[in-house]
Amino acid sequence: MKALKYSRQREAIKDFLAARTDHPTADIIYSHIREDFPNISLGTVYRNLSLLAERGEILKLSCGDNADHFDGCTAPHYHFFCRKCQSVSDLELPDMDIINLAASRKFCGKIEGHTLYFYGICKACNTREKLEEESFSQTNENENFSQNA
Amino acid sequence: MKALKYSRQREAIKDFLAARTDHPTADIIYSHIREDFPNISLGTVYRNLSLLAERGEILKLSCGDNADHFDGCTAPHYHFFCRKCQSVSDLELPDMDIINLAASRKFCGKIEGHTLYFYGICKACNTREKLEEESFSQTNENENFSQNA
DNA sequence: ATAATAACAGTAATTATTATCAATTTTTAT
DNA sequence: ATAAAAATTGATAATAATTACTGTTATTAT
Repeated sequence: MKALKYSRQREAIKDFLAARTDHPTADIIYSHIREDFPNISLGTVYRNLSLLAERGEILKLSCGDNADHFDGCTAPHYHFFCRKCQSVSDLELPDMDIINLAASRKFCGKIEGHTLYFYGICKACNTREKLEEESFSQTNENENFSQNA
Repeated sequence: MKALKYSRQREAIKDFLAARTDHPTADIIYSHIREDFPNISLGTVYRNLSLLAERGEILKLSCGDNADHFDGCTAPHYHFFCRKCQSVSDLELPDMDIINLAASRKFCGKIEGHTLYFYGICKACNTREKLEEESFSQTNENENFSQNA
């Protein structure tokens, strides 16, 4: 694999991702990089994200919300996708290669790895949901009180 | 969830998927259903695939090759994605909900499930690869022989 | 049988992403 | 330091997958 020629834009994209713990999409990255490089084009962002992912310097995450997300941290870990706010968060679990073994026993072919995403409700949405339930049941209590009165 | 009004097109799509073990994309499904319904439109295929998936009558698979695949079998099992021929095959492994438990211990939020895809080289591509290697080394032997002669 | 409405075909619009290309930036060789 | 070579860029066009819109047709309930 041939070395890449340096570019300020690519460096900025890499630094930007390294400084975040969320997992922005290409257009989010674009809108932020634009603050430092007002003339950068979206194509440049896409091209560099692909190059960096290809070389394993960042991770490309396809979690099924049909927009790729990118992760500046390449240490092995998994991801969680919130079905309410669509956010992607890290889940610090070591690589479970035992999963590959289980699959190998059932499959005729070469299993090289797996992609695993968890889904559900993130902490923030969970808290918000509970608050809404509370205020909803309070409303109901008031309604009942009015009817009874 | 309201009941759906019957439609021959939707029935045909469901039957088509039930009869296959591969996991076709919307446009593949479209091209086949067209043999029986020459006037069906691609939008109808997409709409019905979404409806059926929403109701759990089929599965929508997003395996990162940016075209959704569909599976007529909803019994719990996993999938394998061949990075060579991009085919998606079934992997009859029971649902490993132990994975969710491991994740729950490391995550503040509600984990409802996971999506897990295996990747590597499928049986067919693996065989083909070996054949090519063989014929390649034979070619080399011949070349060496010519040079030595 | 008829009215209400869900689903349809056809088509336009949207969204994410990739490709093209002349101009610029970075690297290499002098 | 300078010029030639090569990679990268910005701008824009093109593609691919999917969704939205609209007038017509099929299904269901009365």
